[in-house]
Amino acid sequence: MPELHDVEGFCAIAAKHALQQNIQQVQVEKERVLEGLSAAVLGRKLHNHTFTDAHRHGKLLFLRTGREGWLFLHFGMTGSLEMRDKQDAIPDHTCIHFQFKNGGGLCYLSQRLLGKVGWCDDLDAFLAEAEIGPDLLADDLTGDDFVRGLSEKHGMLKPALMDQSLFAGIGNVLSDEILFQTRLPPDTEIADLKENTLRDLFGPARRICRTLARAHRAQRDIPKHYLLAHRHKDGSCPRCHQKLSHKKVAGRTSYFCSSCQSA
DNA sequence: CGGGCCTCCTGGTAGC
DNA sequence: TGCTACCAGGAGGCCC
Repeated sequence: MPELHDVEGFCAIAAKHALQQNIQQVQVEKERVLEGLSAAVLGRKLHNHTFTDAHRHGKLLFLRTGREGWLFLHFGMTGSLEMRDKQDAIPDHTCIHFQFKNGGGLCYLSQRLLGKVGWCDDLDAFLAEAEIGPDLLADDLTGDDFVRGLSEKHGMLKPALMDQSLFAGIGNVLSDEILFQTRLPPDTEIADLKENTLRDLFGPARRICRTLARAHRAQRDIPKHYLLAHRHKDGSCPRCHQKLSHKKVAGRTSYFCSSCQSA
């Protein structure tokens, strides 16, 4: 689930419900998801503190704690973030439960345990160390940056779009959507594209991310004319209604319309 | 260098 | 019904 737009939704949940709440207890149900610190240390860092800011960068969510640092949450393939009301039970697959003084709580879920939760003192240093590039929706990211980044890569376009060190936030689903809306086949080689074609990806890519991020933030449905709304076996192209094709590209199942997306 | 394949995990589902 | 194989929206490592 968690690509840029999904994490934007989690970020909205955290921003709306979890900020300024006194953290009474941190229950770590699955210590495996912790990276670089123990449950005890995490508990000590957060006990009696509050989250003061929620920030998304690519597929990562950062929750600031006072001036002392940031908790980072990576969701892997199946992670999510849910608020728990006072009277509610802790949901299945909860790995970490941040329990607030008011009785409610914030739950980090990861069914397949492929996500990671950890701590960093400096957000920018952390991103640099992890070699995570600028967020695709960053205000200061330009079309020139985008074209330069992609044209320095070799091979297929799809894995380049998904390369978090280039631009952060695009995963398998978003890359399929971008390719669909720009009518490029999923196995397109970067070398076969003109610079203008690369440039023409920038606007749609950002628009798609922004639209889906807004939808997730507001818990609205995704637009019906998006591939994403039809992206499954048996799904049909929302443009020409032909049955969608799928094949492995760069190791990931890619959905596309063989009629609308042709070289 | 890129691409293919495997791995970390769990669980839902298609097929027998 | 029960079993198995396979697949899933991430990402890193290894080999060719």
